[in-house]
Amino acid sequence: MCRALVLDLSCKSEYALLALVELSAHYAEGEPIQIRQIAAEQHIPDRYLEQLLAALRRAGLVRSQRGAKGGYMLAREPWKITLLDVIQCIEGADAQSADRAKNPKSVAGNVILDVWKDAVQAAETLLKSQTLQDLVEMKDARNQVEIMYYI
Amino acid sequence: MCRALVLDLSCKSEYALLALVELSAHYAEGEPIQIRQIAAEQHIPDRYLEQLLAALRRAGLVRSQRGAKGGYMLAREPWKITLLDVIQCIEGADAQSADRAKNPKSVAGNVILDVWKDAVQAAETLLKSQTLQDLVEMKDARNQVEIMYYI
DNA sequence: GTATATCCCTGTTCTCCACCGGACTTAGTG
DNA sequence: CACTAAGTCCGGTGGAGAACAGGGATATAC
Repeated sequence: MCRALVLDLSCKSEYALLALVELSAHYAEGEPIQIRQIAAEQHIPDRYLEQLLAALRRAGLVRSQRGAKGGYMLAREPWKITLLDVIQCIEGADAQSADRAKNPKSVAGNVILDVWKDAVQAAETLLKSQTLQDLVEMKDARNQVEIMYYI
Repeated sequence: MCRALVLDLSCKSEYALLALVELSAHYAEGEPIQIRQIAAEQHIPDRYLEQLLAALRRAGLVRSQRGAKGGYMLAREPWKITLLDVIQCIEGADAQSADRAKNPKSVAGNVILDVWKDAVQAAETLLKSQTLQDLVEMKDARNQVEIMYYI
């Protein structure tokens, strides 16, 4: 049977988020960024990152430009992309996980499922409230702190 | 690097919860219940359930009695076992998943990890507030509703 | 037309989940 | 005491997905 209602930060999601933070940081420049560059900056295997960006593109979160001087850029402003958008797109690629989660064969099963859904929704609400822009700002704030240690 | 913080209701956890609800419902009787009986009642493969109950026993959530007329019973009162207790014991069997989840190699990685931890904690707080006793009561309430439909 | 990118399709390795079987141990019953 | 009903321990299997790697096709700037 194997129903699964998963809330899980895998490498996959983390890689995707790192890449999108990188794209967000350079969003204002308006020029595409190459996979290689992102991979080097965030220490992600480039061949793997390519697949993740492809999924993000199909989901409409990023746009790509082929050919020389090509690369990737955000499809919309970084404050209009929530963390939930990213994770759902990456993790729920098959996406039927939620669909086939609906034949508990006992009353107890239904009760458990309901409680679990509440818990997942609590987490999702929090992830929905944070955008890529927020991540970039938090990152910059921490970098600032690190620099101050040098003075 | 791989895998940081997971919050996931798999078959495994669901089976365990179903079994514990069953044990909770018969807690007052004070007699052990057999694997076979639980498995039949909740439609769980018995050989698999055996392994789950073994894990719950090692975690101190249930007690077992061997031999004829043996079986399993809760180690403490059903209102003193939270859903988080169960899921952490089942899902975190390897348990190092949280331990080795802490060497993000960039500032961005740290920021992502922190936000994720907040989200997980939101869900855990909710799971911590519900006990096995609560599940049993919710189940009974629903059974009552079903009976009323027959009248 | 060549260098530089993405696009797409196909493995490969590895781990974990869900589950099965068999041998051993313990405890009640006659 | 033997028998039997239960849990306990050990291992194995099949499938799925995660985390990659390779190769060739395609599009674009210069």
